[in-house]
Amino acid sequence: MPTIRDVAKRANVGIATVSRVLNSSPSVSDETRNAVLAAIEELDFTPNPIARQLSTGRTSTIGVILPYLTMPSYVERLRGVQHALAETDYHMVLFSVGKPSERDAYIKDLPRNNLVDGILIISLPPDDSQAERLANADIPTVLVDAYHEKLCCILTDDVKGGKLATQHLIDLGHRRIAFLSEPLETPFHPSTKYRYQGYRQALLENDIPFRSEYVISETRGRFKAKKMAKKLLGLPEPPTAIFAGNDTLAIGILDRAKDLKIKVPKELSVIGFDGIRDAEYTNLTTIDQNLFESGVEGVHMLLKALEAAPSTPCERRLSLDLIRRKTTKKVKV
Amino acid sequence: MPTIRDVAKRANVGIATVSRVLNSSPSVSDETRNAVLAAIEELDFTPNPIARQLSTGRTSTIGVILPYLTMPSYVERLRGVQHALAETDYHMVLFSVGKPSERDAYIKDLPRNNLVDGILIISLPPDDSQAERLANADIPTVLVDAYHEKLCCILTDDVKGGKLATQHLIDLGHRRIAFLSEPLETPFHPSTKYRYQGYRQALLENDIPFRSEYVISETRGRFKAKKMAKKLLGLPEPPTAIFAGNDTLAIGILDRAKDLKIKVPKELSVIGFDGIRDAEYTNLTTIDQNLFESGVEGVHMLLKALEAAPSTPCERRLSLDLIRRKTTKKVKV
DNA sequence: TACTTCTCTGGAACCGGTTCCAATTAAAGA
DNA sequence: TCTTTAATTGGAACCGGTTCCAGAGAAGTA
Repeated sequence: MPTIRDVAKRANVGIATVSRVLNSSPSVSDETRNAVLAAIEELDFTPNPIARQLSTGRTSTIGVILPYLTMPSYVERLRGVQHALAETDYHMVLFSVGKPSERDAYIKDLPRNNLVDGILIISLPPDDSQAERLANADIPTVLVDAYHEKLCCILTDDVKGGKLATQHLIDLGHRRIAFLSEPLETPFHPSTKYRYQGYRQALLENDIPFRSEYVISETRGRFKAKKMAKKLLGLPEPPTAIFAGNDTLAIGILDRAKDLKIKVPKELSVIGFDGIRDAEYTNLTTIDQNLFESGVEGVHMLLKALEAAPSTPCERRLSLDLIRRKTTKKVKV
Repeated sequence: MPTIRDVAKRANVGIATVSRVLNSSPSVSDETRNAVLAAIEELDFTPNPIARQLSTGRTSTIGVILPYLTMPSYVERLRGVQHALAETDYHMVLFSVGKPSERDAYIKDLPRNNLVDGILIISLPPDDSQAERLANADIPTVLVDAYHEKLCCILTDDVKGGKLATQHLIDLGHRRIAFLSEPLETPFHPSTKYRYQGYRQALLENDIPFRSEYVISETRGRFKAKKMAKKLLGLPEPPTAIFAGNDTLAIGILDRAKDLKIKVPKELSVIGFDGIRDAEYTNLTTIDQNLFESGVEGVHMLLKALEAAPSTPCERRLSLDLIRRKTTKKVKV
C-alpha cells in the first residue's frame, strides 16, 4: 500500500503538500496540485483513514446503541437513522443490546474510547450516573425515544399518546375499554408503562371506572396477543374496544376477532400504537409516533451538536398523530 | 485524556512495559504489573483504539453491506449477524444500500481503505470485476445470500426452493397454480427470478401447462399483494393454489382471501417463501430459508477466513425446509 | 570464579496521516 | 532599487499506541 510519502517522492513535493491536496486546501498551485494528483493516480493511492483519525482526533463515525431488532419500531427508527446518515460522510457503528449489562457496558465505554464522534442511543434510557458520564464526555450524545434532563433528546410523550388513544375510544362512545400490552416492567424502556398511565388518566378524567379484568399486560408478540384477546373477548361482559400497547399486538387482536367472527369495527374497536407499516396494510387505527422521523431527527440533532456543543441540553418533542383507519367506530347503542 | 506515556511516568516504568501490561504479555513481573495497573487505575486511563489500530493494522471491525432494511428478510439476516458478532470482539459498521451506485461505491472503497478487517455482503451479488477486486484484496469477504465463484459464500438455492414450493402444491393435487411475486428484474438480488425458474421447472417436470395469466410479478409489499390476489382469484378459472415469492406477499393473499370469504386452505392453498416470523403467526406454510442462520454462518465463515485465509473460496449451502402449516391442503376433487 | 542463559525492562522507531512554523520566491508598493 | 506582503512549499513534530532490539541483573552451569 502506497503512503503519502511515496506520493510525495513521486511528485517531487513534500508530504505536507500532498496532504494539502488531499484535503483540497486552497493554498496549492494548480501546477503542483496536478503533479500530486497524477502521482496519486499512478500509484493508485488511497489515504488511510485510521491514520487520519489518529491525527485529527475525529473518526467520522457515529455509534448507535439500540435494543436487538426484535420489534418493528426499532427497525423503523434505525431506518430513519440510516436515511439521515446516508447524506453525510459519517459511518455508523451498530451496538445492539440484548441484556442490560450490554447496554451498561456500551454506555460506559463508548464515550471514552475515541471510537466514535457522537453517540445516538435509541429506546434505552440511561440512569443518572450514566447520563452524568455521557453529559461530561467530550463526545456529544443524543437520546431518541428516551429522556434525561442532562442530555439532548428526541422525545415521544407516551403518556399523552396513551391518553390520546383512550380518549379517541371514549369519544366514540366506548365505556368498556380494555388495555392489552407487553409487560409493564421491562429492563429497558418503560414506554408501555407510560402508555398505560395515559390509559388510566383518560379513564379517570372521563369518570369511567377502572376494571382490572380489562388489563392484560404480559403479552409478547402478535401470537400471544391473539391468545390473550380471546381471554378478553370471552369475559362475561367483554370490552367494546381494546387499546393495544403497540401495533403488533393490535394486529394479533384483529386476527382473533376475525377467527371469532367478531366484526371490527362494528362490534369491536381496536386501536394500536406506533404507526408501523403493517398498521397501514391492516387498516389499523393507531397513534402514529413518527418512528422513522425520530431516527432522522436524532441524527440531525447529533450533527448539530457535533458542529457546536449546545450549552444546554436540547429537546425535541415529536408529534403524536391519531390515524383514523378502519378498526375504530362509534359504539353501537 | 491520559496516554500510555503518562501511565509509564506515573508507574516509573517504560512505555513498552505499559503496553505489555495492556496486552497481558507474560513477560512482566507481578510487581511491575501491579504498579502499572495501579497507575492505570489512578489516572483512569483507557487505551486509544485508533492508535492501536494504526499500529497493529487491525481494526476489530467488520463491515456489513446490505440493502436498506425494507424487507423482513434483510432484518432477520442482520439479526443473525449481530447475534454471532456479539460473542466476539468485533464491532460492526453498517453500510446500507439504496441504489446500485451506493453498492458499487462501498464495494469499491471498503476493501482498500483499512477501515474494516473483513467484509460481509448480504443479498447483493457483486459483478465479476467487483468480485475480482474483493478476492484480491487482503481483507476477506464473505457473501451471504449471493454467489460468486471467486468468493466465499453462504448460499440459498432459490431455484430449488421455488421448485420445492411448487412441488408441494402439485403433490397435494393442485394443477392450477399461480405465482405472485415482486418484480423479476431488480437492480439487486435476483432471488425472485430464481424462485420463478423453480416454479416453471416444477410445472414442466410434472407436465403441467404453464399459464401466463397465473403469473403476476409486479407486486411490492403486502398491500399490493392483496390487490393482485383479487385479480388472480377473479379469473374465470381461478387458481386453486398460489405460490407467493415471499412471505409478506403470501400474507397479503391471505388477507384478501379472508375478505372474499374464500376459505384457506379448504378452497385455496397458499405457500410463501422465507420463513419470517410473521409466517409463523399467520400459520403460513412456507419454504424456510433459515435467514437468521445465514447471518450467523456468514459471520462464522468470515471469522475463520480472518484467522487463516482459505486457499480456495469456501461455500456453504443452507438447507431449505418446507414448513407445513395451515395454508396448504389437498385440493378438493 | 567465569561464562552462559534467562527474565525483565526501556528506548527508539514505526504505523500514516495532519499541521505548525519557518523559508523561499514572486508580486506589489514606496 | 529596496521593502513589504502574499503565495507556496517542505521539514519536523505530533497523534498514541506496538514492537524490535539491546541491555541489565539474576540464576544456572562448568
